[in-house]
Amino acid sequence: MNLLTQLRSLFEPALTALASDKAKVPDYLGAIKPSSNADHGDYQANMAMAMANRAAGQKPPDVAKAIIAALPANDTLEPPTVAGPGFINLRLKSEFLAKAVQGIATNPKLGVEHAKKPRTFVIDLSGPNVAKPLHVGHLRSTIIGDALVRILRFLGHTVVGDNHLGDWGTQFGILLHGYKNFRDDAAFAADPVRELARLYIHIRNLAKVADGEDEEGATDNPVMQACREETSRLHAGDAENVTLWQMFMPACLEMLRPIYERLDVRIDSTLGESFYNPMLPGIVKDMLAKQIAFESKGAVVIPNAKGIVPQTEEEQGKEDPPAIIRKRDGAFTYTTTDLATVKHRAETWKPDAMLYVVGAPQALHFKTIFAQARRWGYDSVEFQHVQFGSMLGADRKMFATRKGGVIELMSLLDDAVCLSLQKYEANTAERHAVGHKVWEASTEEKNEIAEVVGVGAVKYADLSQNRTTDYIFDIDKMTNTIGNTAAYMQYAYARCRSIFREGEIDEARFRTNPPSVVISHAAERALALQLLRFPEAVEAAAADYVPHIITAYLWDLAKATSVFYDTKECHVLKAATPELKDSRLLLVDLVGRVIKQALDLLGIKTVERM
RNA sequence: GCGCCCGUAGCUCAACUGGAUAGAGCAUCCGCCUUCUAAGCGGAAGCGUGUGGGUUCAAGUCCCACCGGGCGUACCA
Repeated sequence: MNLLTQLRSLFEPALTALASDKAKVPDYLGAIKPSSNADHGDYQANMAMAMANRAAGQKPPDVAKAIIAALPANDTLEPPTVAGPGFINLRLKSEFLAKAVQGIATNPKLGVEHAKKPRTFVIDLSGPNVAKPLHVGHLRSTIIGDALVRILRFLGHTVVGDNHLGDWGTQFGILLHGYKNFRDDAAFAADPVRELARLYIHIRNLAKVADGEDEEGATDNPVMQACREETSRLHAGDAENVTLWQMFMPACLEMLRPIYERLDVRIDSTLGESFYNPMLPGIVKDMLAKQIAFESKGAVVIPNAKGIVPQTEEEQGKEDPPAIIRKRDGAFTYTTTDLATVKHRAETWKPDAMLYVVGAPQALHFKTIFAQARRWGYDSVEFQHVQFGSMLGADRKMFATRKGGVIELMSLLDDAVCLSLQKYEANTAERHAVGHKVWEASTEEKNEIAEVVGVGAVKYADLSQNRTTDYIFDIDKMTNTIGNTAAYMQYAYARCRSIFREGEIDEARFRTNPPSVVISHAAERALALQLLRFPEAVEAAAADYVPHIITAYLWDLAKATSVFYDTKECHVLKAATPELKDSRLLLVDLVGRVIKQALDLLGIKTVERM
């Protein structure tokens, strides 16, 4: 049970007895939270101000005292104190912390419990357009989506990560046009992936579509016009184009594989627009039959509850936007495709929730989809648009271009890894210069470290942001070896492992038969408290789909670890007594396990030595 | 025009959903390597949250107005 839950259950009877309005007890319990300032204690309870009936002359500090007096006898807390306008400051007993820490050592989930009501989630993530190289724009969806998959699954939920591919759009027109007019047969036979990538870039260059610009933007362009015609023929079922499309698809999917592998993202289901395409007429027919959708000016639309149709000069309907599901020319919109996707996901996995990890600019679209899906009968499903801001370059401009070509995710990761290696070597050289002990890693070891640190840096930087605002992608900053970065956490982990290696100690004993924990120093206490907060962080991250809670937690834990490590009185291998040594080894092992586990929830790897 | 999002140290971001003196990292300055990796630790300086009102015992957080920025607004996904 996490610390917060324990504290709340301790307070509940007292609050129930004292509250004049029993219905507010859950709110009051919610007012127990970690202290904003560590000087005030470990946790604080802020309900006395709200509970005091001022009209009746009650003073919050008196209410606070009454609450404290009504708490049951326990060996969890030091005697609480009242401060300021009526805050109750809570400090956990060190003996309690010691015992609790010992308790999680044998727990493979390190104290994190499964959700009381496990749910089924479908998470829409990544969503690349195949046939194009994966670019940075897909990075956030992929990384955040993957982290949510891992976090929710760790809490015992059933999670399906579903990659909704753009495999039916204009980019295939580009490939078709390129293949028909510019292909190199020998090259295609030898390496279709490479040849298709070449053709794609070749056509874009021919059409003079600027880097980062969407092909759709280039309207009056003869090359793009030809491509669009190929797309239309494909959609109309033209035999040649369909055959070619089928031939291209494996190569297109093959382009994606290495990047997912490198990012260590495992996706459970991959279905594209082409998969849903045949279902679309049926969707429209069904909605017409159910009188959810109607014809309007030749198109098929779903009005909102007020009967408002899209783009009538009236208000648009904020909470309940109307939608178009078939265009005047008979083609379907992505709203239709997304509704088909909702139906398919609902029927296939029967999820309690569907999360869409998609950029913030599509907020209105998802509001629309969700409204129509509920109208259509999927009203018991929790729909969530887990949105995020756009990625900007260090110059605050849209991060999509770089001279010489479309910016690719792969080369970006290469850059991050390369920088990490440079920084690693610079650090090593500097330590040599000051005569510090240096571990001489082999070339292979250095490369492995750089890969883990570099890719981890990119992921960590992304996941440590909460805002839905735009996000500045600065590769130099994220590969920093100092501060709140992946490298810092990975280093803290490596130091933990280093102690066991130096002391030639087998950690197995600490996981099956943990020794007692002795808290003899503030640095040990801080570590114990941080270790016990892991479940709190995971649950909070899952509750609001915000992985950055976990990075914030990791930062606190790693920081406490560095302090402990640097505290001479807390030396592990040269501890004053065997009991202290065992106790500290247990703490160190747990810290390593929690860091590794927390990083794993974010999809970030560790190395044993760096 | 309408709608959504955002504005917090020089820079990049937090602030657990209304709680105490608004916190971190980077950059800057000072100090620490004969003991488990200095990719580390300790310290200093730096913001009162775009502006003006309002609600509240308490506002960065809620409400209103304005200023500035981004995005979206049937038939591109």
